[in-house]
This record gives sequence, structure tokens and C-alpha cells, in this order.
Amino acid sequence: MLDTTFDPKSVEEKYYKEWEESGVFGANPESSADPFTIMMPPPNVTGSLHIGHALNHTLQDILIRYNRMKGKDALWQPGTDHASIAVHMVLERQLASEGTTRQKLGREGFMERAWAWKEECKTNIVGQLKRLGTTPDWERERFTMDEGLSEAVKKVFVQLYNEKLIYRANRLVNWDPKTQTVLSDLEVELKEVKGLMWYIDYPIEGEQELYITVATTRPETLLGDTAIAVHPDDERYKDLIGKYAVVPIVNRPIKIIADEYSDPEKGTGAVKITPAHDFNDFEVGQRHNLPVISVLNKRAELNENAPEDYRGMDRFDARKKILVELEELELLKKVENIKHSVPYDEKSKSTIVEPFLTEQWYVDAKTLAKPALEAVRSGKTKFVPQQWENTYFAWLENIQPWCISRQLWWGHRIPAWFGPNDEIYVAETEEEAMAQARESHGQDVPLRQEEDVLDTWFSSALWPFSTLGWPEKTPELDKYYPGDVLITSFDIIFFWVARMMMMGIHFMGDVPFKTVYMHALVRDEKGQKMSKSKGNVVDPLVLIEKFGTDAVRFTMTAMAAQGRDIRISEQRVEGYRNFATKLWNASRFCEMNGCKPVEGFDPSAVKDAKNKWIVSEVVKTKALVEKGLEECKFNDSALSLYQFSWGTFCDWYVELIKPTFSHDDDIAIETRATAAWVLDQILTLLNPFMPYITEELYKSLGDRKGQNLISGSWPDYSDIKLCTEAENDLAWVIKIITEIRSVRSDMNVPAKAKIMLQYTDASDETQRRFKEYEEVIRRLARLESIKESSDAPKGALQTIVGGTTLILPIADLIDLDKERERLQKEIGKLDTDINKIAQKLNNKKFVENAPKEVVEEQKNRQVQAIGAKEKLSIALKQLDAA
RNA sequence: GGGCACGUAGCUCAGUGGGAGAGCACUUCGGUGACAUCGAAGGGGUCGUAGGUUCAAUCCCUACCGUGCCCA
Repeated sequence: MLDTTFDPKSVEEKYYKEWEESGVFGANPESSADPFTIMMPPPNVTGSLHIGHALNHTLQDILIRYNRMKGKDALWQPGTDHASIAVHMVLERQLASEGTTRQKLGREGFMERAWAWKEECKTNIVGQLKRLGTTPDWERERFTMDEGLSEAVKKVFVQLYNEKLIYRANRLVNWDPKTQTVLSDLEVELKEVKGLMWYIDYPIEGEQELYITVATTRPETLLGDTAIAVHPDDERYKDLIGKYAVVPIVNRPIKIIADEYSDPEKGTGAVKITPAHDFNDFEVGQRHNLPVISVLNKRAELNENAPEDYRGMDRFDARKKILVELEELELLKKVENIKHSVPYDEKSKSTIVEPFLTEQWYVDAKTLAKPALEAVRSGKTKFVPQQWENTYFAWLENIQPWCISRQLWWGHRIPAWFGPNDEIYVAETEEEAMAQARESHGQDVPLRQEEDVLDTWFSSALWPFSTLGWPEKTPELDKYYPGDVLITSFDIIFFWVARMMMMGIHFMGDVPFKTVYMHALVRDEKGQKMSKSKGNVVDPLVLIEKFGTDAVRFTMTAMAAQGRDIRISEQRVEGYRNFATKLWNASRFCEMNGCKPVEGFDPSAVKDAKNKWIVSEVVKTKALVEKGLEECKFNDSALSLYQFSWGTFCDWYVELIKPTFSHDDDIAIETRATAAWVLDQILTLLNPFMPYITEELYKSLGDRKGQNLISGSWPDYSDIKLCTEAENDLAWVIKIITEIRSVRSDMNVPAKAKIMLQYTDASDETQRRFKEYEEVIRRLARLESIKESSDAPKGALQTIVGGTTLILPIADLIDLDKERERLQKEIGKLDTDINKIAQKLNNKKFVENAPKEVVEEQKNRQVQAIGAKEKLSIALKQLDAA
């Protein structure tokens, strides 16, 4: 016998182990079954999983389990991502607390620590994913820096280089002075902050007391100024164009130039140009052939191009000093409070990123983007919800060269070697590079490998095929590429999705996935984004501890509506834990009443209407579940199952069949078998969503040693014939019972009072139904007897259901004034309805233009409402007569 | 500044060109032998505002107000 509640802890570990050992997670390239592939977005090895991962992985697992049950050869490719810069930050923090640095440790020592860290994190992450009950093919688990994937990275790099799609260039980049690496455009986050705008006078060369005033937020960069720009149409400065101004402090004359970049409305309309320290200025500099004077070093300290007393000074200290000097020189005209955007590094969000001139490696993203755009435009890859396609298009249409080198150690070292004259040899191995060098030099020459590593996303972009064994021609690659669905969060459309599209198409000749499903962001219950610093992070494992894996999974699924953020609250999880309990107790009921699965049970052959009805409901529910899963409307699927299991099966079917079990006839036998079958269907359909409780119940309810729901098959109801008559009958039964309960409750009839029911104005069908379902109606509506009679005794309660008048002669139990009030209220409601309908039907245009069915429907409603009103009016009169 | 979402019951959110829904919370009743992690019943919404299209708008269009996100 089952306990009264489900104890998740007692089964989760056991079943997970059992499933994993059964080998059911594994894909089989040799099987003839159609593949179904999901590439897991590899979690970063930077810490632990958050609730967003729980959502993401639950949805993937549902699809995988569903397709596996449908007989597909399901591959869910798992793995982790090396997260170069994030790991660097973590390790550097660790090292700092130990009083050392990565430079002191050396590249090799640092890498050792990084690998150890990776191993620890990975183990933790995999453990967490297992607690979520997810079923990827663990035997195929990969890591972006493992041997095979590293081979793929080298191969891709070399090929793109040879195709001139990777190149080196000396450009202004986003420089993170803390980590001391370049960042891609995407890794910079603009933050709107309060700041100051300083107005500085630059003396005009060869003039007395004549100045040009420029406004700047970064006075320290004036040391690197090489021009002042004004708008060509700006009357104020027309005469100054071509003249020279003198940079204060360094006393360097710079030209005053005309360029449309200068906005007459902003500041003074004159803007200082510092090509080495501002992206816009850099472009202006190129247009006007300006010198580029960098005054900062890699640590964002003033360098040798600055006056001696500034050298080695931090950029912000230098700013203070400059301002003091300007003040002394009486060149600081005014200071203004402003709001402006300041670039921060996207990872720690704490370091201001510095535009910096260096030589780096770039991918010609523009060329790769073209087919990636086309693939989505033509529908080869679809985004769900579709609106995300716009985001994807907007970015790819304006894509900039992708800076892929990073001055870090943890990552894929760039397969490029420099010769004696700094010439470049790109090759997959040092031997090949040597051979290239030998060829051009006519002899062996010493080479040194590029120190930099690649942007993490470079290898992540290859994930859909590198994990399948590429560049080898493996059976896996053949069978599982392209993948079916990618499930991910919208915030990495650019970082990852777009780049996988580019690389996938370029190297595989086909898109990496057919559908991209973007799920929502999980927020806290107040709608705030979760972050460690805010301390509002919800740990999925804490929820799992408290409510069980199934409840957490179901919560995620039920709330995964498209296009909305998810606000998670414990209360919600608790509610779905209660759902699990409900299911558990329904199963107990079946167990106690001998509802055991009957082999060979044919749901089409049942004779009893209640059984026919519930079979129909199962079939309908399954269709809804499937529709939801096919359309990535996971919440629809989950809620259909919830509603059916609780609202239909537990609340009605179980109650309806209770009387049946007091007999011991064929109907009882059939009903036991049906109930067992329905429960089995619930467990099966619900299994992808709530794998543990369904597995446990499945085993408890039948003789299923060695059988697992996880490896069972998704039901096929195509042979089941639906019975409309039974469906209508039971809908009627439910309505009658609900109506009587409602009236009883309204009139405060004690629950224990068994009362009589009379009915009149009943059609033949209604009469049949009253006879056929008398027993259940009596029981569920708590009636003593039911009979046909129009003779309403004094003070009888009356109500109308579908044209039939129900009479409850219980004058002694109720307050007649209250009943009068109730009837009047009902009549009032009907009046409003009748008027509304009349308005429509009296509208000629409505009758002419609306579809026939709609008009018919309104007419029917009118007849019904008028009929009901008449009957209730009579009831009211009878009451008054009493 | 450009773009994209979103404003529906106290809260969190579904939903649809033709009779406003769920869960939670709330109120009343109820330990009936599956279940109090429960059951039965109920209250509660001019579906952000103003126009427009339509026989008909919570739904489509426009503007506005408010909120959030992305990009510059």
C-alpha cells in the first residue's frame, strides 16, 4: 500500500541510477530510427547552475524524453564550456587572495589550476543536472577544450585564415585594463551613469586671448589630442577652420578641422579629437590623416607619450591632476553635470573598458553573416517566438569584424607562429608551421607561437558539429546534424546562436538546427533579474530539496509561456508539489479499489458511458499535450495535463465511479480496468514532465518488474473511437450536480441534509439521463431521491438547467427571503443577457453580415435565456404564494 | 535617439474578432473510507487611456500614458 504522500527523496536517486544504467539515455547511430537531436547549450565551468539553467534543461529534457518515447533515436548532446575570461577572473581573484598573480605562477602553473578548477566545476554541474532528472547522453559528454574539439578549432582557424576570413589588423579595440585583454564588441556593456562634462579652453596659435572651447568627459585624454573638429556649417567656427589650437599642458599645436562628426548642438560644437582613445575620433582621424598618439599603457596608466610627471599614473588620477593644472592655467571654463554612457566589461561590470590601439586577430563576420541571414529569411531555421528573428537580423545586418584574440591563457591557443621577421605562419601543428617557414626561408628558422588564445565563443560556435566528431566523417555527424531544436535564452542570440549559424553553414553546408526556441528569463518574485550581488538568486537545488524535482520541473514548464519573463515564487512550486500529492492519492484510490492494469485492455470496447467519456477525455488531453510540445508551448502541455489529472480525473471520474465499486458486476470490472488504464495514460503522458513520481507510481500499480516508463512508448490512440453521446451525457451530469451543489450552498442547506429532487419539463433525453445516472447524481449532489414531478410544494427551491426545471422541496431548511433574493438576482442576470442578445438580433446589419452559425447561436441563447427566465419567474411567484 | 515586448481579478499570469479564464490569495461550508500538501461553493475585472476599422473589438490599426529589454 502506498503512503499518504509522495516522498521524492526516497526515489530520485534510485531511479536516476537505474535509468542511467539501463542505457536509455544513449543515442544509437546504428539504429534505423529517425534521429531527434538537441545540442545542450554547454554550461560555463564557472560555478553552479542557477534557476535559468533549471528552466532551460527541463524543457530540453521534456522534448528529449517525449521524442524518445515516440521511438526516435534521441540524442541530447551534453557538455561544458571553458568560459575563458570568466574562469580567468575567478582564478585571478583566488590568486590575489593568496598574494600571488598568474604572471608569477606562469602559464603552465596557471593552466594546471584552471584544469583542476574546471574538473571541480564540471563535476558539480553534472551532479546538479542529474538532480534535475535530465537525461542527456552522458557517455558523449564533451568539453570545449578537450582534444577533439580543440582539433576542430585549429582546423577551422586554419581554413578561415587560408580563405582570408581570418586576418590580423591594427585597430582600436575594447581593452579591459584589469584583465588586460581585448574584448569583442559584445563583451562591452554600456551603462548610463551620471558624470561631468568639462569645458576647456584651447588657445588659438598665434593669437592673443583667443580660445576655442571644447567640451569633454575625459580631460585626461587631451594629452593625446591631435585635432579639434567643428561642423563645416557651423558659423561660429568658420574662421577658425585650418588654424591651429594649442593643447594645454603639452603645448602641442593641433589643427582645427571641419568634420560632420562634430555636433553643433552638443557641448560647444567644437570637439577635441583623440584618435587613440575614442572610436569616433579614430574614424575622424582616418578621414583627416591625423596622427594617433596613445597616452595609455595596457594597465590604463599614462605612458611615455605623456609628460614625465604623468607617466605611470592611473587614468583617473591623471584626470584629477590635469584638472588641477587646467584650473591653474585658467583654461577650465566650466563643469556641467550630465548623464552619459560608459563602457564596462560585460563579465564583472566593474571595469571601465578603454579604447586601445593594438594588433589583433579578426574574423570577417560580414561575409559569414550573409548565408546565416539568408537561412533564417528563407525559413530553413525558424525562431520561436518569431519576433526574435528581428533581433537576429538587426545584429547580423550591421555586424562588425569579430575580434577573436584574447590576451589570456585559459583557452585555445591561436595556431599561428611568428618567424624571425614577424611574418606569420598559420598551421594546425608546429611542424607544419616549421615546414612553411623552411620553405620560405630555405632553411629552418626559429618560430614562436602566438601567445593569445581565442574568444571562447569561437569554439562554442562549432559545438553543433565539433561534438559529433568533426572534422572526422563520423556516423554521428551524418545522422545527427543538423539538430532539431536549440533551446536557449534570448540573451545569447548574438554571442552564440548567430555564430553557430555562421560556422555551421560555412563548415557543414547546412544550418545547425531547424528551430531555435528562446525561452524567457527567470526573475525573482518581484520581477527583478537575479544576481548574486542583489542576493535574490533562487537556487534550484534548494527548491528541489524542499519540494522535489518533479515539482520544480513542473513549475518551470507550467510557467514557460512564450514571450514572457518568468517570476518564480516558492508558493508556485508548492502548488505543483501539491499536484504531485494529488496524483499520488488518486493512485492510492485506484490501488485500494483494485484498479490494476489489465493486459490487452481495449479502451474502445468499454460499454459504460462514464468509461467511454473518460477515454475521450484522455484522447483529447493527449492531443493538447502533443500540440503544445510541437509548438514549444510547454505551458499549454503542462496545464492540459494538470487540468485533466486534477480537474477531470480526480474531481469527477473518481467520484463518479465510486458508487460503481459497491456493486460487483461487469461494469465494476470494466471500470476498474478503465480507471487503471486512464491512470496509466496519465503517468505516461506526464512522464516527460514529472519523471520520478510517474515512474514510481507506474511500478507500484502493476506488476512491472524490470519495466521503466522512461523506456516505454508514447501512446497511440489513433484506433480509439470517441463517443459523443457519452461525452454529452457526462457533461450534463456534471452540470446537474454542480447546479444542485451551487444552489444548496447558496441557500446554506447543510451538507449532511439529504434532500429530494423533483424535475419537470424534461425532454426524453433528459429523462433517460436522470434514470441512467440517478445513482451518481444522488451521491454527488447528496440527494435522497429523484423523481419526475411538476408539483412544486410551498417554498421549494427551483433552478433551471438546460430547459429542465429542478425542484428541491426544502422549505423547512431554507430562508425564503434569501431564496427570493437569489431568484431575483438570477432573473436580473438573465435580463441583462436577453437585452444584450436582443440588441444584436435587432441589428439588421448583424443578421445580414455575421456568419450564420453566429446568428443561430445567438438565437439559441435567446430562447434558452427567455425560457429560463420564465421558469424562474414562475418559481418566484410560487414562492411568494407560499 | 532607433527597435522590440508588455499593461486582463488583490497577486502571478494564460487567452480569443462574436457568451471574460487559471493558479495562488480571500470568504463560507465540510475530517464523507484516495487525498486537509484536501473537498464543495462563492465574491472579485467598463481586459492601460483615447480614437479608428468592423454588423461586432479585450483581441486588428493609430496615437498617447506607463513598465521592461535590446541596440546606438
